[in-house]
Amino acid sequence: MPNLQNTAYDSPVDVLTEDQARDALAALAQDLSDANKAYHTDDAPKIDDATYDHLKRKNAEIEARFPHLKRADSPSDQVGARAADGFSKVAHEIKMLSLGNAFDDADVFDFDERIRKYLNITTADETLAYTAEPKIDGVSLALTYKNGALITAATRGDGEIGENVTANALTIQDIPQHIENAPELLEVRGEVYMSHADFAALNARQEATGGKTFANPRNAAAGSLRQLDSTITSERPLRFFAYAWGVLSSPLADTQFASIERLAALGFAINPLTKICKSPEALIAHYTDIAAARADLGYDIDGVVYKVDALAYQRRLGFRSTTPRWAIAHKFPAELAWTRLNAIDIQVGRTGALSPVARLQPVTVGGVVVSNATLHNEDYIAGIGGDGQPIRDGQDIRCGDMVQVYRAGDVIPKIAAVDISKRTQSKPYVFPDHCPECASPAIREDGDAVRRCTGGLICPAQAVERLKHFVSRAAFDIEGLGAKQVAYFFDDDTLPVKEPADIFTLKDRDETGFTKLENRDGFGKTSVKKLFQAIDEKRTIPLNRLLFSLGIRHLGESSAALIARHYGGWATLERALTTATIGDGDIWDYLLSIDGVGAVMATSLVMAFQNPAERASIDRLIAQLDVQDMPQVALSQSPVAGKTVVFTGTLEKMTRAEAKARAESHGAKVSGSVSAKTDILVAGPGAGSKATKAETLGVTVLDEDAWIALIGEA
DNA sequence: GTGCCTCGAGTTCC
DNA sequence: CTCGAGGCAC
Repeated sequence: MPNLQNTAYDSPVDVLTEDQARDALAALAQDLSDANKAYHTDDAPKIDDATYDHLKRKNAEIEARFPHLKRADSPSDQVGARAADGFSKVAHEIKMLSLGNAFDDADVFDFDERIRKYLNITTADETLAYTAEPKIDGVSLALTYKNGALITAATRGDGEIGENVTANALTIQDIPQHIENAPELLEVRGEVYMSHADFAALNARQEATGGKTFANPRNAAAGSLRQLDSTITSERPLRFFAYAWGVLSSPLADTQFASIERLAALGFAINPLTKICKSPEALIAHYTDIAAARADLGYDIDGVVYKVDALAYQRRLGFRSTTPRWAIAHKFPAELAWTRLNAIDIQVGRTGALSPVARLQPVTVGGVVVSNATLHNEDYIAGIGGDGQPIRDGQDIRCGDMVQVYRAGDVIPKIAAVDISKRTQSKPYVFPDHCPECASPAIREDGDAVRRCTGGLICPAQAVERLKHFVSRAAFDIEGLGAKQVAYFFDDDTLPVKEPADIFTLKDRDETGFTKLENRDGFGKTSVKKLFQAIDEKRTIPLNRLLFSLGIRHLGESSAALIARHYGGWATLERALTTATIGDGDIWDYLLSIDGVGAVMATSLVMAFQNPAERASIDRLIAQLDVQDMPQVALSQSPVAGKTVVFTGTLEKMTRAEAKARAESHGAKVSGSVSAKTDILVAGPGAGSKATKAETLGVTVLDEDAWIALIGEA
C-alpha cells in the first residue's frame, strides 16, 4: 500500500527539504518495488495504474531536483516494470507468422519434397532454389517507412497485434531513420539482437550499478527494446538484421535473395551468411558450415532458415494456418543438462486429465533455470511414445533418477534421457488410479493416452480449472479477475465462487458479506468497484465466447465459433442441443454436416446440454447474461463464395492442393465428387465420368482457364 | 486404412 | 511449444 503517512507524497516537490526528499525517495522505492512485485508475481495489482504512474512521476520529479539523492535501487532504473501497459498497440497489416521446424536432415528432404509436390516440379528441374540464412536469436521487429521516413516500429506480439516501440527503435544505430529511393510504403522486418561482447559489457555494468542482470543476450535485447524510457534503450547496444518485409507499395524484386539485397542497398544490415542453395543437400551443407562457424559469430543464432527464393513460387505455396509453406527453420540441437528428479506430482486439468509433472533439482538449461518439466502421461513415464514406439530407448522414469533435461523448441522443459546406472529406486513409478484431489476413480479410456478423473463437477480441482478457463482471455476475459483471483474466491467461505454463475452474483452477495471485499487485504474501495464494473461489462457476451467458456470437451475456441456461427443465437442453439438425439435425427445430421464437426465433438456438445447437473449450471449462468447473436457472416466478394466446386481431370496451371487452397481462399467449398449440391465443375483434359455426371445434373462446367478468369487471378 | 492438417489441451518460464 | 486426437481427403 502506498505509504500515505509520508507527507512528501502529496507535498509539492519544490518545498521539500533535503531530508524529506531522501525519505520520500526511500518510501517511493519501497512502494514501487512492492507494487511491481505484486503486479508481476501475484497477478494481483495492489495499486491501480494511475496511482502507480503518479508515484513514478513523483519519484522522477524529486530525483530531478535532488540528483545527488538518487538511490542505487531507484525505481526509474527498474527494468520491465509494467512495461506492457506503457506501449500502444499496432495491428500488423500482414500477420507476422512463425516458421515450421526441421530437426534433422530427413525433415529438410521432406520440406523440399513437399514443395516440389505442391508446385509439381521434379528434382531434375533446377528452377527451384532456396535461400539459407542464420536464424538470429533475438526479437522480431517490423519497421514501417512512409516516403522514406520511419513511421512505426512494432514488436511481433501475438503475430496480429504488436507493441509500438518506435521511440526505442529510433535509438538503434542499425535502423535507418530515413531511407532514399525506397517504395512509398515499405515495411521492413528483421531481428533486434545483442552481440556477445555487448551483452557481457552490459551485464558487468548492471552488476556494478546494482541493476538487474540478464540471463542471456536475447532477454537483454527484449528487455532493452521494451523500455518505457527510450533514453535507457539508447544506452543499450542493440543491433538489427533485416530479413523480410511486410506491406509494400511496390515489389522490391522478384526473388527473396534480390529483395534482401535491395534492403541492403537501402541501408539495412543483412546477414552476410545468406546464401542461395539449389538442393536439400546444398541446404544441409550450408547448415553444417554455419553450425561450425556458430561459436565465432559473436551473436546467438538458433538455427538456419530456408526460404523458397522465387517470390512467384512463394505466392503459389501460400500459408497454412500459422506458418508459410515456403519456409522452414532448421534448428540446432537443443542444449542438454543433467539433474536429479526429486518428485513426480500429478496435476488435474479442466477436463479431469491427470498430468504428471517432474519436480527437478533446479538446473540451468540454455540460460534459464528449470525446475519443472512435463511428463505428459502414464506411457511417457513408462518410456512409450504416442505411436507405441519406445522413447528414451524404452527407459522408464523413477523418482530420484538422474535425468537429462532440454527445452523443446527452446521453451518447454522435457526429459531426454535417464541415467539408470545412478538409479536408487528399485520399483517403477506407479501412476495413480484415483484422482489425487477428489479420490474419484481415474480411468483411461480405450485408445486414450490420458487418465482422467471421473469426479466431474464434484472434483474441486476440475471446478477451479473450469473457472480459470471461464475467465481466460478467449472466454469471458474479465479485467482484474484472473486465475489467481478465481482460485481465491473458490476457497473463500463467505463469498464462494464455485461455478461461473457465482461470478455474476458476487456483487449482490458482497453486500451481506461478513468481511466486505473492500475491507480485505489486497483489495481497496477502488479496486473492488473496478472489479464489479468489469464483471458487469461482460454480462453482454457474444455467443461464440459464451459457448467456448463453458469448457465443453473437444470444443475449443475455433470450433465454438464455428458452431455459434451456424446456429446464430443462443435460443436456437439451446433448443437444438436440448432436443437432439446422439447418433440420429435431423439435428444430429445437421451438426455433422457442419464442415469441421464430427461425431466426437457433436456427442460431447449434446451431452453437456443434456446432463442435468451440467445443464442446471449453464442455466444459472445464462440467467445472469445477455447473450449476443452472431453477426451475419459477410460473404466474400468473389463470385464463387459459398459455391461448392469440384476439380477433375488434369490441371495444367496448378496442382490439386493448390487449386483447393485457392478456391477456399475465395470462399468456395471444394468437394471430391459431383452431386446435386455441386455448383461448378472445373474439368481439365481427360475428365471422365464426373464431367458426364455434371452435365446430367446441369452443373456448370468450366475449363481451367475459365475458372482462373472467374476467380480473377492471373 | 493412411496420411495430412488443424485444433484442443496441457505445460514452462519470463 | 508439443503431443494427441479429431476430421477429412485420398
